[in-house]
Amino acid sequence: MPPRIEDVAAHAGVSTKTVSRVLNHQPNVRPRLRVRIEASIRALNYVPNRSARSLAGSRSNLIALLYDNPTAGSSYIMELIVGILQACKSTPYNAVLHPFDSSENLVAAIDGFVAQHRPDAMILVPPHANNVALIRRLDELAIPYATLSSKTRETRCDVGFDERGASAAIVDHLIRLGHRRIGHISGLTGHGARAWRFAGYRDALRRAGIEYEDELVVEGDFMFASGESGAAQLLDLAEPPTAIFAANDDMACGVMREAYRRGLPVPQALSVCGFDDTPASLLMSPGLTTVHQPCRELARVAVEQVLRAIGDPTHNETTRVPYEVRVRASTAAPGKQGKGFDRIE
Amino acid sequence: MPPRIEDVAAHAGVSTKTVSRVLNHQPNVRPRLRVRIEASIRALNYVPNRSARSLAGSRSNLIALLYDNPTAGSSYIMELIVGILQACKSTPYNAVLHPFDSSENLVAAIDGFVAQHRPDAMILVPPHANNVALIRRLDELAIPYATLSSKTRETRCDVGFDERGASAAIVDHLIRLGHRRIGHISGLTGHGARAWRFAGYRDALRRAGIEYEDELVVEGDFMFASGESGAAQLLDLAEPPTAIFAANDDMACGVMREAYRRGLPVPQALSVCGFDDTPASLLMSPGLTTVHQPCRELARVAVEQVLRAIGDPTHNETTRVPYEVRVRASTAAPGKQGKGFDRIE
DNA sequence: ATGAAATATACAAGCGCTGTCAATACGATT
DNA sequence: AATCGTATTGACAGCGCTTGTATATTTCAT
Repeated sequence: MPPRIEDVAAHAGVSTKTVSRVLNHQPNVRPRLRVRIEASIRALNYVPNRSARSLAGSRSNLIALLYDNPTAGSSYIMELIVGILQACKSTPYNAVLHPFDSSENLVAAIDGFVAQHRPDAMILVPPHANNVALIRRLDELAIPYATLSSKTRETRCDVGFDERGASAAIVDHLIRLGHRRIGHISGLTGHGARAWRFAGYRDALRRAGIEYEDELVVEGDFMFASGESGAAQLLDLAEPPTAIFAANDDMACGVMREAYRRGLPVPQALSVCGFDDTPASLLMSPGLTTVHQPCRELARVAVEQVLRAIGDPTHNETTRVPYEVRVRASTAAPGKQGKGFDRIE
Repeated sequence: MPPRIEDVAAHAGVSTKTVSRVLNHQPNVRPRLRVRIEASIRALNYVPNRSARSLAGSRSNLIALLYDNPTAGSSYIMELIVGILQACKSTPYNAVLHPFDSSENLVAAIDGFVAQHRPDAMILVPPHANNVALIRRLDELAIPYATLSSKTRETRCDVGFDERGASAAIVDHLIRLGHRRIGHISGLTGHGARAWRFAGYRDALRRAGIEYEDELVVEGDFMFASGESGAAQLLDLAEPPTAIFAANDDMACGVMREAYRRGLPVPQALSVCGFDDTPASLLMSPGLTTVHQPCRELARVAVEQVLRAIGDPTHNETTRVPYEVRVRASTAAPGKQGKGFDRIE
């Protein structure tokens, strides 16, 4: 049986309450006593029991992560999870993961989840970060939360990065290389990312004095297959683009596949860039030029924000973390049209 | 305030004890009453409070997942997590994730973790699944566990798949295509996967009557970079291989990068295959031939096994789930040596 | 009807901790 | 040295649930 707080109290010759004060970093314990009790804690290798703690106290020391059940191996969520777990390590908090099937009624499900776990705070990932009804409910329940890259104004704490600026920056990169006809494959409707990244694309064109053309933009859904078909559509144009900017890396990989299928060497015949800097972007050949989405940093800041919000219920802040354009080998100046290679799959 | 068991009892007009019996699926409740109480539970949207439950009862309804803190975006762990969470959904159990830094003293840390969470069972992922000291400690603590792809005999429940057979199968595939000189880049020492996959490679060669050559095998560490350097080493051989089997997909991607750098088209000039079927293997161009490691299925079975072990402490079983060779476009018959394309990065 | 078994209730205790509030110690003032 | 005010410590109840004992009620077979 692991030691209980009572054992520590006996060992140190004090009351359990005093030990509890030390454990919870509460004031009114004389420094020398505190040190002595801390020594007893270490001596007995004592760790408080979470269940007892959260039952007795009003808090659970749990931060819930709400996300959409990922069908594919979504490295985005993975990175967030890793980041959140890491950030929690230096706090008394623990993370509890809650994947929601999009099919569920979120607002109803959330009540059950809260009754069961009593999380002290929540972190919401898109698309749930955009769910206004959900956010309202959390406000009602007085549960602090932070959203990640939310597109709604209803949210209290949001952490994200300047997706529009990042998008413009990577399109700028293409323009500086000399591209004038740049295709875009957009993201899934409903995500803020879709609109922001598209807006950034237009910003960059406008700044460069390049006229926007509707035919150069096709709808995608963030999945590989939509990158393939989108690229096919763009490359079939009478005057095809010399570069394609896909709104995420998976679709950019789809573009590369379509180029490969057609025997168009990347980047000689077609420059390709993505967005997110998923692990795959590094594994591709050529390496994919993309925007590094700082997932772990986002997670870290999100934890920091909800911690602050737990302490101060009025806390309300929008945080932006820095992004970075990662130029790799999938983009180059246009017109270096090589001889290509055999059409193969 | 969420409803308590008392509220449910009042609503159904029974005692709390009876409600408790229903919640815990205990006998001695007449079917009709049980139905009525279940109706009340739904009506009030009642969910028992985990903390109270685990404090009062002897169990926590928690299954802990112990894994190594992934540095890169390890899709393996991600898939396991998703699988475990999914499997838990249909049970009263919840998963708690515990990434260990390999630097920590596992056996000491585990005591603290157990004191804190009181998990009812654990699932161990390599390399921790191979940690005999850890396994012994769990046996002492009488905590049921299942290991994933463990290489030690000390473990009680292990779930994995026939890695040696799978490895042989994919090398067979290369041999059937006509390859005779097949390179291998091995995995990281310490993982069972390294030895099994290497053994499978040798099995396939032996069965085909191809003599094993030391120079065709180079050490890798499961990382992209070691795939690149391993491929470089193999391709610099006086008589280079016509196909390379890397012990995992990341390294296979490294091989493709090196081939790309040298202007060797895959699969025309070099066939490449990997192992694991990570998301990236599908995104590559050409798509990577690989062995599908059934992560979610492994996770599902692991949960099933620990659940059984919770019920029966003597439970002791080794389970194997089926794998599948996924032939994609990175492998072809040798000698179709195309003209290649320009040496580019 | 009658008794035995199966069901249900009431009540108390307790899981390990924290909150409240009362008790004590301390230090500074007179 | 007595007094007061504050800083520190402790006693005890109770968080929401499960478990156990003792008792009451129902059901079914005879």
